[in-house]
Amino acid sequence: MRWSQYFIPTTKETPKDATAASHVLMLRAGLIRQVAAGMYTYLPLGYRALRKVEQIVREEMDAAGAIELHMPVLQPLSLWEETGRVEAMGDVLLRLAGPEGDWRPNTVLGPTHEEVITDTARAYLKSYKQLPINLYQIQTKFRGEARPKSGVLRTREFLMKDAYSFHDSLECLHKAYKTMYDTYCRIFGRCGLPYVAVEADSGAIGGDVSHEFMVLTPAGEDSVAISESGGYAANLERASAHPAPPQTDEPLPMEEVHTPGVGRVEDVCEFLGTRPEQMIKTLVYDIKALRVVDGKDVEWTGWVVALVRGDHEINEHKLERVVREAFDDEVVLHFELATPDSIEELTGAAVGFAGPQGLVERVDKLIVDRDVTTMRNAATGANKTDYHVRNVNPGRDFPIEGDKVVVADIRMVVEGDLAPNAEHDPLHIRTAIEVGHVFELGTKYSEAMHATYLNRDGKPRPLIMGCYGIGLNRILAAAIESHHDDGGIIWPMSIAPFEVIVIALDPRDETVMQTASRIHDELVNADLDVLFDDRDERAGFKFKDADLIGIPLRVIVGKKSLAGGMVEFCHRRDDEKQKVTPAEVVGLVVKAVGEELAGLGRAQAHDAASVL
RNA sequence: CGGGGCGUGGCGCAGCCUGGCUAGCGCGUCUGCAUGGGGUGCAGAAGGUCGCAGGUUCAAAUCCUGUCGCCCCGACCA
Repeated sequence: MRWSQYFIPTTKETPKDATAASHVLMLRAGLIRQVAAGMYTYLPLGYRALRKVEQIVREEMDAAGAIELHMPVLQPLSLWEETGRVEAMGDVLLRLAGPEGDWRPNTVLGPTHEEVITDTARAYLKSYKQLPINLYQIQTKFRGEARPKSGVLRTREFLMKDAYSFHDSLECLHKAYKTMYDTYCRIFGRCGLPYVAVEADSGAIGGDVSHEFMVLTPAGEDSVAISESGGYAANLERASAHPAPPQTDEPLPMEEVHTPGVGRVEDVCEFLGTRPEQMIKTLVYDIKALRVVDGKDVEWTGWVVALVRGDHEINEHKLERVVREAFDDEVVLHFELATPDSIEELTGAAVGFAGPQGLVERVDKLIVDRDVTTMRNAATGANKTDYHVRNVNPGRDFPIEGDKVVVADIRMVVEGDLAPNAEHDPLHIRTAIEVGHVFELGTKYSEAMHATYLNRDGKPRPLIMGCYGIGLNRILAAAIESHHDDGGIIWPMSIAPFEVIVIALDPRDETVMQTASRIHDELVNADLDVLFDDRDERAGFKFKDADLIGIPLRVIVGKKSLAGGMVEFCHRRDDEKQKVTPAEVVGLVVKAVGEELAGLGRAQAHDAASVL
């Protein structure tokens, strides 16, 4: 491809609205153009890279035995009503506007395709003999994101590979899950991403087992905890740490202290001369739920109190999980940090003076963080405005067992905590981009949508499902986040829009142009993706552009070298120029491309520590 | 949705506070000449409803009101 005949609108200046490195470079290198918030045009260079990612994903999915199909973006609202996800998705689910009674208000733009695939499955997958099967598509998704950000990292329209597997047993699901997990490792490895697979929360999609594939970068929106050895890696939403060692001090008598106007943990510490890790934070939550009494739904409201150490933060994802489990046979409608009025009503004290003593009778659940149960002589609120107590001891001054008490891990892991299964393996917390997510869904969708097959005994059973997603646009952004320098992008060979760029430095020199042109043609004949910078520009300008768009290999044809019968060959990543003859350069390029692709293809599931 | 910031030729910005001349500057674009190994120099030129609507005023990019859009932080998020 001749640059002069192509369309690569590069810019020298940094676009004002971009902050993330990948966003800046994608704009500057002419890969994308923003059309509106969260909506982007992929310009030719960007689209080439995106298609390469797509092709890698397709090859690996096919190799794993998954079968490609194509589902509609337009979906009937009724399918979403079947699974109750119209409410669960909220504003994320985009609905068409139109007069009442028209088809439009009953149509949505698909944010994901569990409902549509399950609808297909229930129509055709009627026998265990058809199972297992894994169906996938590469399809545009639409989501009403409240706040698109960081270029293509979070958009309202994006390209996703979504796969759905169907099984007649959990064992079979586990097997498929493992296959997809390994396939994802191959895909991200081939794309040149320094990724890490972490244990994940399954969120609104549902299900139990789940892993996310993360690429560590400051531009990411997720936080992950990774142990130094790489033996443990989890999304911060679900990460847990080794329990704190039990304290062994002799319990002292509980003592009330007047602490006028001192409510915050730090202030109390200063006032009492203690440290946050010797305090107990008492957090009050309002809960509203439905319970079935005499066959009728009865709505009730109450309180849940959660205790964590003063130096710890509550992890609301974990807490909510524990709460839902604790109220297993009820439907939790509302669960939120209590209002000041509600806290006062429960504790009889102003906010900031709550303590666990004597509360258990008045609340519906007392949830005690594991690390609180082993504290000795702690300080906490006295349930009396302007008073705290010290020498509070779990088990003595408030219960850590019983009907209403749940002891669980509900705190946020912090930098330096030890990994849950190791004594000497500190955790590091990093931000990351989620590029893929695999779930074991189970029967959530098949039950809701009555998607059943007949087993060997001729009995109808709900299909057991797994689902597996990859954000293709994010792969591009993550690759750039991971591979760039001050000058621009440094593409991994596998997803580079072109594998090699031939630069004619003196385009008005006939010999230069002929040589460069011949090398270009030969490289094209060798089946490589070649960009030929034949523009009538000065050398520096072309070098800067080449750096910016980040084509991995570079052949430089200039008057000076050519006078000695040589051209130059170098890699974008190190810029170490090698003088070779025009005759041998083609072979060198072909070899370098092959080696680099092979290297990426060998990229294995590496351990998490390698990305720290 | 809450908080903050910003809308001025294709891009990046100044001017606005304190209203007033022909709305400036850099990049890019076009023409010519020179230059030709790391975003080249000189000369000339084209290109702007100052986001939009209303108001105040003799006069609005500038002041006021409303509205739309974009970015950042937070909430939310398969």
